[in-house]
Amino acid sequence: MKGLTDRQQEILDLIKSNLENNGLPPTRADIARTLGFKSPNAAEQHLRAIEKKGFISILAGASRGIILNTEEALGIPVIGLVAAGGPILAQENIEKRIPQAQNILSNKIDYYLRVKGDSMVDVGIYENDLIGVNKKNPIKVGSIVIARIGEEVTVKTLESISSNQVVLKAENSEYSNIEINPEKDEIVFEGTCVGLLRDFS
Amino acid sequence: MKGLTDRQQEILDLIKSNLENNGLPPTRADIARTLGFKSPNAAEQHLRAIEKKGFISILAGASRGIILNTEEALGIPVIGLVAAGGPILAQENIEKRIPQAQNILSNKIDYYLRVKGDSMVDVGIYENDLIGVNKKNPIKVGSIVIARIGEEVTVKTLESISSNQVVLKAENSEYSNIEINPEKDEIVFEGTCVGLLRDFS
DNA sequence: TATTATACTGTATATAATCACAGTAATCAA
DNA sequence: TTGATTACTGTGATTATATACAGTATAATA
Repeated sequence: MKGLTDRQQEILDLIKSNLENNGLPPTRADIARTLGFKSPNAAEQHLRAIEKKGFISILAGASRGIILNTEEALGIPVIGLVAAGGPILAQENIEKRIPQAQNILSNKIDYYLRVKGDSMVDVGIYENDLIGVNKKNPIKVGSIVIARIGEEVTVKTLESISSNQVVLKAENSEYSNIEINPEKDEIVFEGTCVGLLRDFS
Repeated sequence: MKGLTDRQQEILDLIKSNLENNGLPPTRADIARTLGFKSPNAAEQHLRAIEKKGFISILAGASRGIILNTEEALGIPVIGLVAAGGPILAQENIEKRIPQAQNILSNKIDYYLRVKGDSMVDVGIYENDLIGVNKKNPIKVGSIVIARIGEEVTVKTLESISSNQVVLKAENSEYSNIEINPEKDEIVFEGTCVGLLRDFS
């Protein structure tokens, strides 16, 4: 899946905004009108290029037959157990996807992670809760971080961080802190916890 | 907004499923094909009837120009402070709406209620969390209920219930139980808590 | 009893929309 | 300097789609 050109991205954004605001995809003429093309064929050709790069599918013969293949349209992945070794977002870790509803939680969620264990109950994070993870947010002392230590993925509060010591705090008095020397052991911050979903059964 | 007939409901459901599965509204011919009509005009006339009753809007001249006006399409209401007196879902109580993402939480959510106070922290419900409320679920001992006592709306665990005594338990050792005699004081169960959303800032 | 609403078939047509073909022009890589 | 990619204009055929008009039939409502 190659990257889109600026113009193609503009058109993809237009399709998304059309879907969001009007509830249906635009026609070639709609696109041309909005972006100032004098020929609807300009839109047609952009759409074909975007389709070729895999971001949309075009239904032959159907009016407004533009289907998004973007991550947002597919839904946000929910990660259950993380298989040892690979990256968190590897296909085999994806339990399901849930439709992205922007603004359900106010922060950008890259994926949801199902909580195992009770090490964070004192901040109201329980086993089987789904925590919303943002990959880009800056990691700060005091925030709840998703960290990979060796092959284990864990959710803890970042207590302190320096070049030779990282302290992760479990929010449960029955657990003790985890102290890691990043010069000796591998620790990767996968993201920060920015939201939480819980189902009551 | 009058009620739909069975057939009209079927067509509205078809539109919804088309939007969900294909990402775009159906044409008259699509509807006729799916429901076995021999004339697309049957679909047309149903659509007009549904429009008249307010559940959809039809864009003149636009292909697939069917816009949902249903609660789900508008989004699930979020209730902040509940004004004294009126019903919880009164317009003035609606803080905002968040797009319905079915399956984000597995249970049906009629509205979200913003939590005030810390009376439920021991079950991981914190101030400012949004709890998902289902109005129809049966009220059972042990479930977390949304109750209106007089003019006050409260969230508590239902401890016990009989004709002359209802006991509501705060899940915080610093609070004591609330005991009500329904024969003397008014208590209305507005629903049960079936989900929870939390934003970390 | 007439009227209205529901639930269709069947035909027809204007127009909405896709999409192919033929160009122009600029940029970039081989 | 040839070819590929991007980014368009312009035209037009074909088909997809909305939608009007003319019916039939049934059930409920006034």
